[in-house]
Amino acid sequence: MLRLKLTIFVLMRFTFKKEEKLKSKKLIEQLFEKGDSFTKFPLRIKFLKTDHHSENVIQASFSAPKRKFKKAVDRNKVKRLMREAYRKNKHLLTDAIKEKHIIMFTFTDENEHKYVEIEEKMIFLLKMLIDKTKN
RNA sequence: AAAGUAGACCACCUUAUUGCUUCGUGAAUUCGAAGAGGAAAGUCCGGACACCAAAGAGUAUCAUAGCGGAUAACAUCCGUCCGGUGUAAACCGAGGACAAGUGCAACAGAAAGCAAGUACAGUUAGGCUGUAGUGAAACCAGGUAAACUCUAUGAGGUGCAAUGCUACGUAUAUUGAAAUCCCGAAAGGGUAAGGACUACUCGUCUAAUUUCAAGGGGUAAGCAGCUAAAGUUAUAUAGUAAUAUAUAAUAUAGAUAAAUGAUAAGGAUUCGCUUUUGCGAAAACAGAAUCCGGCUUAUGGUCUACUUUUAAU
RNA sequence: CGGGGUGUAGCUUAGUCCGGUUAAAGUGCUGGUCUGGGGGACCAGAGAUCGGAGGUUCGAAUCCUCUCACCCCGA
Repeated sequence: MLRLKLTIFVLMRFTFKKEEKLKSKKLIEQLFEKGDSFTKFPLRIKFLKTDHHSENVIQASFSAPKRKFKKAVDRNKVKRLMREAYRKNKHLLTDAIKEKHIIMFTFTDENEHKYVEIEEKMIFLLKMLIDKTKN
């Protein structure tokens, strides 16, 4: 009942608050050491099933490498676009996955992409992630 | 009209839907308010602030350099002299001293120092004087200080990852090395080897534990510092000006794997096509991180004043 | 946020402190000789406006200022 309520709420309001953000340095280190990853150009996803302390099921984070984007403006923009795409489509994950996970998205191309394209790829990635966690 | 010089201003706007951060209200997933820059950048100067015991003296080191002023301070700004660049408007200048000492000077040249000396001319016994030639510089108190140095002035060091508090953590753990004075029963007093304060010296503090080295683990969390400030604008007065004083108005970013976004519609600007209507495209440089004053670099556009050239009157 | 370092032939380095006449070396490259050919050895040659732009100086890879790129360190 509670879960159903939560799901309805998430469907109705596409939020992405501070608490859902992956911020712990230790968890991130763990993620990069042990996490699995796969790519759908230009996005790359890295995920790991761990027992973090947050109330939310999934903690997510976004990164744009400094080598590809030299200017801080561009890095910010790419991260914002990715975050927006995730925010709108994360209900796919929260419906399907029950165990706690941490996720990191990385942008792999050097050029900027339009929002529509990023959202398309994001949906594809999230569906793929769901399949993998089931197996 | 073209080219140039100087200065000032702007940095797309509005609405809707939907998110993020902070604050207030509230007790919930609500309502309201606010939310990047002229350079936020480079970190090149100068401060504020914090800690280092007190923030002291000298030396070393570093910086600055006509003269006068402004300022919290500065390598900034204003005025002015001199020198240089440019037809000009205007711009640029580390612009003190080689008459204290030391060093350096390729090639050329007789000679780049403290000792020598070429050619010619004048006078001619010698010598002296002048000129020529080489060179960036040639006998003159030579050139060179973005060479050492000297003179004057200034600067203690480290930086918000400063610093304080809370939580977690057997936590001044453990191991090794060094030092561990004198009086006294004790309390306490004296001294300062060692240690601390900084690169060194002086000076100061410190005596029952202290210092140095090795080294495993935990958290890498929260709060304060944290944003109202040498602020901006207007007027008046003083001053050539920078600026100062007075009065009035205006004041609201504070994130921390790091908020300030996405989508849609309309309008304005510029460019291209087109007779117009219209259609299509573009919109620079760039993202706060303790806060201010500058400098430097990147960069789209508008306006004003001035200079030169050409054309017309 | 703060602090420090490096840019020189295609590559790896000298020279920079203390300015000087034609920027040195190894390796790689090109050509030739030795060999039937290859490898190898030997001989010869090309290749740099010293990361970029200004300044000081008679003269700058070297001194000074600004700037670009890359790298390292710091609770």
